[in-house]
Amino acid sequence: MSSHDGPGRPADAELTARILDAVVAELEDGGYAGLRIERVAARAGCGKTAIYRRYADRGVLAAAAIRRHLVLGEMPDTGSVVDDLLAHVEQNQANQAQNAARIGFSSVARSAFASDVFPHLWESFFAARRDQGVAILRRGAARGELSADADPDLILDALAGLTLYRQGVKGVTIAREEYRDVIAALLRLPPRRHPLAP
Amino acid sequence: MSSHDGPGRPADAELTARILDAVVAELEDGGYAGLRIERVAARAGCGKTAIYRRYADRGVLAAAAIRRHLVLGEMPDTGSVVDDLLAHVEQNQANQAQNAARIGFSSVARSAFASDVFPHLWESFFAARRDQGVAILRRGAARGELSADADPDLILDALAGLTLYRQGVKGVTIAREEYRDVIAALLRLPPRRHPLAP
DNA sequence: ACATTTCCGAAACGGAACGTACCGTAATCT
DNA sequence: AGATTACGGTACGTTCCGTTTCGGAAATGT
Repeated sequence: MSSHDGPGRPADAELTARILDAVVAELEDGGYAGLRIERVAARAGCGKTAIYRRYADRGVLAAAAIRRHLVLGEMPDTGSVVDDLLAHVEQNQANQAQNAARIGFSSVARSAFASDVFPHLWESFFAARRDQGVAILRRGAARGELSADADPDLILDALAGLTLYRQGVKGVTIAREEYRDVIAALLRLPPRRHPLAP
Repeated sequence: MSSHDGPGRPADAELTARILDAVVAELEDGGYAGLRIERVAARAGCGKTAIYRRYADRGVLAAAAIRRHLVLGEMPDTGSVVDDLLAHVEQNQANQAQNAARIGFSSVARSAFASDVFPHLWESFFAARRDQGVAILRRGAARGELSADADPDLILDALAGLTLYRQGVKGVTIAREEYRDVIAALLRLPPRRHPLAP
């Protein structure tokens, strides 16, 4: 990106590393919304110039820093799709160290909107919707359509997550048939397990 | 919030409505990250004072405006959990008009991070991860562990959404048993349907 | 009628942070 | 040696926030 290999003083690779480390550190407290370039420069011990010469704006800066701590793991091959997919998704959490979980996929949503607006909307609206969902599941369980020990949180979070990801991130609407199929699949989830003390 | 019911001039209710409508309009183009108070004031034909007297900051302002266009629908009661849940989730989309879909649940993720950082991360990392996931599913289908016509996008989006919602929005980690159960449930999804022309 | 309280628009303000431009210096290539 | 580029530091101009002040008007209570 900044290795011109031409004449002139080459970019300090160690400084680049220091900058990206500083971004990660700043990202851990404050998230992306609280990321301040001058604070990154101060922590990295350099001027803002050195940062803007490498990265066009906050977006690519943060992306570069996060990207550095994300490791595309080995392709799992256990012989079972379930185990392969399990290993696949769990690489999100235990990616490099415990760092990645805090700054990588998690930070995607811990943005300005999520921290500023979502709490208020949750109080005034989404909480009531969640209650409706729980009531629906409880009623269905009473009719024997799903296990009485089914975990409402898991089912409803999976539905909310799909909606959030498709509509919010990808900007695609979800067809009714897709919704119906996913719902039917989630209702077949086994009963809630109790990994901790009851 | 601004109905003191005491002496003195009461707040202009029609102005409040004009402000919230202006917020919605501004939110439609630009999203939350591009929401400017002064532009809202200009569109509503009032001063910033009138806005800040009603709402403490951008967060509650945007939340109030969005909340106004979200309708907590009737509690569905079709007699079937699947249909009830289907009606439940579809109220997200066809909420008030088509407005809600653009400014409500969708805007939650179309925040600063999602628009600034996510595209870069997608290019440099998530795309490769998605390819791995597709490969895993394809291999499993070749072994007959799931239908060859299964929709990889739906399965992987549901998993990504669950992760995003739990870790990003709720800040909760997902237990391995939960992941395993959800994966198993999603693999039982019926084959991809073709609602449009093939 | 009058005082009080609150609203309203307009304007100016201090502060924070952005991203840019310039400086003199240091490092590297031809 | 000379050209070229990176570096830290500093100073900018800009944007936007959220606050404050001001003059005037509207609603309420006595």
